[in-house]
Formats: sequence, structure tokens, C-alpha cells
Amino acid sequence: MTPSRNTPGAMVFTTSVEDGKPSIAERALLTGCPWHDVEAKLRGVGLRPTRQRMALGWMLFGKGDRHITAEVLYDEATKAKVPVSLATVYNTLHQFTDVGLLHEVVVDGSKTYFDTNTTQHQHFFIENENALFDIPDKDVVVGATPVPPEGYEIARIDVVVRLRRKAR
Amino acid sequence: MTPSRNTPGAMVFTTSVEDGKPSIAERALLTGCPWHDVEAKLRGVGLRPTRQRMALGWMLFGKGDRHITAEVLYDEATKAKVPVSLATVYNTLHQFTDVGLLHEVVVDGSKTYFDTNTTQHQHFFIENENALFDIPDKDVVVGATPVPPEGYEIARIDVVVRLRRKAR
DNA sequence: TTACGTGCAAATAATTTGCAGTCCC
DNA sequence: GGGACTGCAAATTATTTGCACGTAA
Repeated sequence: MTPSRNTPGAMVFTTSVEDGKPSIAERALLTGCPWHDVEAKLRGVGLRPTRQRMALGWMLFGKGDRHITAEVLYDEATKAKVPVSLATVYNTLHQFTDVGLLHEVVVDGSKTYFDTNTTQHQHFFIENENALFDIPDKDVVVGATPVPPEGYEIARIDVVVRLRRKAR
Repeated sequence: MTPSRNTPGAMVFTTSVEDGKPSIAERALLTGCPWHDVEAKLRGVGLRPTRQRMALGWMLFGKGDRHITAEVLYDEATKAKVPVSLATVYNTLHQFTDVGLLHEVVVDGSKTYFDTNTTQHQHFFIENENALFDIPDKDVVVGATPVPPEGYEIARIDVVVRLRRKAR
């Protein structure tokens, strides 16, 4: 249950439901203790802080921005001796996504990636290595915003810059 | 075999391997007869013009830009009384993609869309309706090109503007 | 207590593959 | 004729679901 390895000094609260910064209410609850912070985060969105949600929340939010698949998170939990079923990992990831703690990133067609950085940003993706990571803010790609067709509005703009190893 | 319905006046050659325009060699072979044009297209990329490839090629390239899934193309073929198996539809779509006649578009995570427009362009996607279509050139979104990390180069930049029905 | 969570195994969905038979060149 | 192509069914992969049991409030 307690992943003594990989324990960060203090929890990094990079994201929040709306703008990626902890709300005032959240900030009041941040103790610097990662464990309490995850609990607060869960209660904040109305999810019971169960054993497995706490553990998964710890792994997801305890080390800064992460881009992770269900399978990988499951393996990680298993290695850390956290008893969780794969189904629960999927359920939990979707619950977290529903309440805005995570974002889904569509890059691969087959696997689904979950991103702990819920602020507006864009990704690099290396196809062969299945590596997914953020594009630094300065390099943001989107220029103009296109005009949506009648009756529709823009929900989100996803940008994926696909990389390949340089020919050399 | 001959889908007498849905027959367009003449084939629209919107795409080609490289820049989306028919090469000189291709142009020389364009007869205005959709059937011959598909055959030329297939031979041009070294694929045998078999019954099913011709039929699928006809459906894909005979009516301008299309964004289609394997399942949908299969249904279409079946309705048009073209005997093809779903497996062959998948195989054919991937062969076409490999030789550059099609592009894969990743928007959905579950289904794979194939795009007959192989030129650089971007997409609107309406989640609930599973509708995928091109963003008009004037509205192109990409501004600056981000700097790829050491040792990598940019293979492609995918932009998907997700739409939702306006609140209203 | 008691509804909410979780694990497990079975169910889906989309896509791929193995292989015997068929068809172009 | 011979290798390329196809169809079918079985196999995979990623993910979801149904349901009996466990657990936080």
C-alpha cells in the first residue's frame, strides 16, 4: 500500500478542475503531505477516498505531469504492491476524467492515454517509442482559431506533433 | 460488381502520393472514365487491380474527399452488391495507406478513419455524431512549428478541432 | 447499515492473422 | 502455372460490464 520508493518530496499540484491551479478551498487543505493532498483532491470532487483510488491518485498526481495508459498504471501499481484490478484501474481513470482530474489524449488509435495536466496544451508523440509528452508553452502551435460550422462551437483543439528519429 | 448507382460524372482525382495532384504520368492515363482511372491508380502504386480493390477504389476515390471507417466502407460495398469480406476491406485500406493513397486519421480512440485527401490539412470532429470533415484552408490553425527535441524531426502535425452542438 | 466500490471473469468491439482455395499476369 | 489475393473463422488487443462480495461513511 505504501510505495516507499518513488516518494516525491512533496506533492505537485499541477492541475485542478478548471484552470490548472488549486482553488482557494483546495489550497487551504494542502498540507504538503502527499497522502492528505490526494485525499483532499478526491473529496473535493466528491469521490470516496478508497484504498485503490488513494493509491492510484498518489501515483498519478504525486510526481508532476504524467501521460499514462491503464495498462502501465496497472503494472506500476502491481509492482508497488498495491492490490488493484485492471478493471478498477480503468474505472478509476474514467472517473477521474469525468470529474476533470485527468484528460484523455487521443494519439494512438489503439491505446488510450490519460494526462494529469488538464490545462490547455499540446503534445509531441513518438510513434515507434510510444512516447507522449508536452510541447513547451513557448512552442505552442495553434495560431488562428477556425470558424466552426453553423450551430456548433469548439469544444477543444487537439494538436499532436508526431516525431520520428532523425534520418541522420 | 458494377455499382450503377452512385456513379459520379467523372472521377475526381483529388489526391496523389506526394502533393495531392496527379503526376504527369498519372494525368496522361486519366481517361475521364472512373473505372480506368482507378485501375491506373492501382497500377501506378504497384497493386494488382483485382475485383475488390477496383470496387473499393471506386467507392473511395470516385466521389471526392471521403473520411470513412472500415465498417462503413464494408456496409457500402455490401449494399452495392460488391462481394468483399470485412477482412479484405481492412487489408485493402491498409495497403492503400501504405502506398500513400490514403491517410489514417486518429480522432476517436476506438475506430480508425481513413481519409482520401492525403494533402496536409486539418479536421473538424463532432464527437457525438462521429462526423469528421476537413477544415477549409483559410481557417488553418497551425501557426508556428515547434522545435522538436534533439535527434528527432517532425513527421506530421495533426490538428483536430472538436465540436459540440452549440448550447443555445 | 447501506449505498458506493471493487475484483473477477465473461462479454464486447475493432482489428488482425492463418491458411486453404481463387484469380491475375 | 505460380505467386499474389481473398474469404472465413479463429485469434488478439484494449476496454467494458455483470454480479457477488467488501468497505467507507
